[in-house]
Amino acid sequence: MSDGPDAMVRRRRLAPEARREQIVDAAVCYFAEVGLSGTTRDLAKRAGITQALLYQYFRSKADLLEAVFARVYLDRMSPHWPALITDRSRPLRERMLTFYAEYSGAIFSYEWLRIFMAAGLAGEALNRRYLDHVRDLLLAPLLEEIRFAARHNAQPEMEDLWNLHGGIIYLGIRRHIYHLPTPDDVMPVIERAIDRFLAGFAIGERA
Amino acid sequence: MSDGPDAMVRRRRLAPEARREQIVDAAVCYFAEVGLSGTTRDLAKRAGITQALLYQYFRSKADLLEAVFARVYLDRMSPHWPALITDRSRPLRERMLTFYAEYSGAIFSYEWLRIFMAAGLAGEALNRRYLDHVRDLLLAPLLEEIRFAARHNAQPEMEDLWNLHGGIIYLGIRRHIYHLPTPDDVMPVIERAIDRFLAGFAIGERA
DNA sequence: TGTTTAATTGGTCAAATGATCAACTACGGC
DNA sequence: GCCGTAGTTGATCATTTGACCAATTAAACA
Repeated sequence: MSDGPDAMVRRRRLAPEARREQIVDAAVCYFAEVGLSGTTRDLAKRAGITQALLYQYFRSKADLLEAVFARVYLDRMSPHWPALITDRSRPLRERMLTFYAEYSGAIFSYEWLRIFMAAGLAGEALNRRYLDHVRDLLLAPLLEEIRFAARHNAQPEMEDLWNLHGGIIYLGIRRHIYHLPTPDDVMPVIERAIDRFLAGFAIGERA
Repeated sequence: MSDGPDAMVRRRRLAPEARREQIVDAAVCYFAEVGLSGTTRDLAKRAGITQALLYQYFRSKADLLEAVFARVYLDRMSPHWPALITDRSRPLRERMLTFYAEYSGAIFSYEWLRIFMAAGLAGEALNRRYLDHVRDLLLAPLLEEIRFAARHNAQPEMEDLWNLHGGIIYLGIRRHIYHLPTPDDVMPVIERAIDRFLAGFAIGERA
């Protein structure tokens, strides 16, 4: 057992902010991997600190999980998406492609998808709040845009948009929840799905 | 505290088969609701038996979970689906509608979706096996059928079919994992999705 | 460099949990 | 009606786990 100079993991005192960040980072990674019922001890071991220290920064495990949720969800929702979606100076197809490129880039991560799904199973209210947000601020405006573009044809309903959305999200679920092989680049698949969707409402036939 | 004659819950001896069935039934319901990390004590309480009795029928909790998985998955996959999908005496659209009506009827259940998702998060190999099954026995033949029907047009890829499939499954996920409101009757949504899909490959324009 | 502050730790407690076992009792056979 | 088999139970053990606390020590400051 040679303790090289680098192997020395002496106790390091960090600024509270930095330490807290480090704990939340490790917690996001840990709980995404093992599920929300992972133990504080294992988490501490992985974070390279003692279990007791967790309780210096969080009152309880539930409190820590709150921080994990906040970290995972916050700032994944770009504030410029609503404006992007409703910007009629750009073709609708282009807006949708840009939006879903950015959206999938934001949430197709191992941590996000697994923690989101685990939170859903655990009955966390956060899921519903997040998806209400998606519906009200993203899909509802998008529906309006599509309806406007298809104003002389069949009109899509919100459920049709959820269907498009779900087909795209399912790519991430297959990859990160089920560990199934998926294309490295998801955009071609998403692009074809969007084109089929728009064509289904006779949009973009000649424009 | 009156112990009415009906309130008497004396120990009842059941045939081993029946008891085992009863335990698995209760376990499916229980673990679907609270997740795979639910406790054997709570499960026993809900099943109306003592915790020790569980270990008369199952060597361990993992063993019991195996039985739960088997119960949930077995016989959800109708053996006539492959034949239905490849039956070219019927129009492709009709086959797809029939298949997805039966498929969604089979798996859009609280227990199935939640246990399947929990198993995915827990890294159970079962998920991958099941989805390989779906791909090889259902989606691959279906892809062949669609390609044949679209043989003079653009050809879909397997990823396009996963996209269609995912959009449909997402309905169940929204309902049972996220507890979001969804249409009581899912078939109209599914029907429109299938029609958009087929139209995207110029199928059914005149046939 | 000595002092102070608070970040960090090892140790510990109480409750929860998977698993086991001897004892009890319901049911079928005589 | 009695008996033996086996289904069922309460009690218990060994770990695990969330949470806490006094003691320790690294960093900031004079």
